[in-house]
Amino acid sequence: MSSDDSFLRRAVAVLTAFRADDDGLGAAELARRSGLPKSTAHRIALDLVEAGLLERQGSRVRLGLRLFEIGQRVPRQRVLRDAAVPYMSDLREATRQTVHLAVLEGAEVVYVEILGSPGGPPMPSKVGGRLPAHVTGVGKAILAFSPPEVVRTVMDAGLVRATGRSVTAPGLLARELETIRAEGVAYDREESGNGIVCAASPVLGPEGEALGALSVSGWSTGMRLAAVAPAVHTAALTLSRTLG
Amino acid sequence: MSSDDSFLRRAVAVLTAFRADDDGLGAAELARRSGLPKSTAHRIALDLVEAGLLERQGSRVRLGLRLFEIGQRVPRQRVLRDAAVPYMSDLREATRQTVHLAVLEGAEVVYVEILGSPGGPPMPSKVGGRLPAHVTGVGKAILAFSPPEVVRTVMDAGLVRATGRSVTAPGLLARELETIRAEGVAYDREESGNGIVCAASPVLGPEGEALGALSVSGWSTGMRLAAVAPAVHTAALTLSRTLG
DNA sequence: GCGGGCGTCCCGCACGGTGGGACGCTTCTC
DNA sequence: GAGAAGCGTCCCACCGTGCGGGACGCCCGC
Repeated sequence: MSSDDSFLRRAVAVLTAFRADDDGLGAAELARRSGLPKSTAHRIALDLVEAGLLERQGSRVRLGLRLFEIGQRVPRQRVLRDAAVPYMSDLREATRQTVHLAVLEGAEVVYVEILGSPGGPPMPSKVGGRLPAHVTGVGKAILAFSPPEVVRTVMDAGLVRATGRSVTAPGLLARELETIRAEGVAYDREESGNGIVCAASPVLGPEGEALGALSVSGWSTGMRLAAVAPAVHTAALTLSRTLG
Repeated sequence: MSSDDSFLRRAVAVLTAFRADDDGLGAAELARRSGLPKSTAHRIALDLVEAGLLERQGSRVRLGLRLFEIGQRVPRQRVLRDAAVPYMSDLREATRQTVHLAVLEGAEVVYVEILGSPGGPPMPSKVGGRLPAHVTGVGKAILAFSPPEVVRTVMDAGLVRATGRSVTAPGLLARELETIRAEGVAYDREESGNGIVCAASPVLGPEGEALGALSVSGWSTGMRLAAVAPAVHTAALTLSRTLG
């Protein structure tokens, strides 16, 4: 984070200084978060406004709508999302639970689309948000069908704990990934959040590479994993075929 | 478009060279679309890769997932979308038609969320996409509750035609906006796309300013505007109240 | 009334962006 | 199979512009 060189890195540091539920930020706060000198952060913010990426609101500044428009064109999420949404909709209809679509980025998953269900548990996941791959169903489903160096990246990043049941031992995770590879379904039994369970299945591309994963999540007391697992698996297989 | 000054404007020109359904672009194509010299476009693209906004795929380059993450944090769409989705879902359930949520940006509307309906018509709208405000129901709904200078911006931009029924006369549009202001509902009778009709209602903030609009759209032959209008109006009023 | 934090702006120095052009490569066409 | 046309990549001498410490006036809370 701190003070990188190149103009663009600094500009990106200002953009990424905005967190998930910030509205407008001032120059001082921007400087603090980006690690840039105050006058530099301020000048870059004004440049970003002029470039159309940030918007002014009074003396503060916030992320501009143009960034949203550009973000919707990102191929990694767009092609997957457009193809997946109908199947996700069916999956929610059939299971009456919350449906997730996510992709892997480094050692974390990024949620691309979420179809919520009324009465479902509050999820730690948000569209555009990140969670460590190894504590989520979607993450483990993707990892099980990814090359060894990708799995290595995750383990090297450190298997941090989210709940008391999170898998934090590398050997244990490796064995679980083998089981997932054999079954085609990954499970999360209160490993990402207390009281929340989830069944996930990978979305595979033409060459068998993992593009992302689908999952169904709900209360541990109100959802039977054995019942939803075949549904998720089927939806993921069908979706994978349509991408071929 | 062509060759603006400042580094950031050039970088943004490269980012906006990517269109809605592009995947990867090469250096020459990037230079052509951004109006930059080839070697400049190429170098900036490499800088953007290093900054994490673009991703390499072979010798080509595409929009990176980080842009999607940042885009999801943009307040103008996030707060509106998060508050609106439950009501949009109810609206689709009740009407069995396609539901739109959009905001105004300059002389155009930007679609923030779309809940499609099976069997519905193919829409010219996409999430993150733009359409001229005056040819859409959501656009007219927002304009009717916006200050005069905003309406002026739209008229000055030129009232281009989308279909044979699009409103292109400034006086006619002004009169229609008055009717909308009185009724609280705007209509689009095949003005944006042939065979497509739509009823829309504005989402208003605490001071009565238009933050965006909700709409319900469907085939002109399969949807009765008089039946869906009260539903959209009610949903928009309820949503407006929750934002207060 | 006072102090701390804020947004804003200035300005001389030096550093890094600029882009025409060259190079080697692939892909068609004749 | 020769040629042309397009591509991605890289170099380098010039010069424009980003840099940030510091100063200023302001608003707020103690």
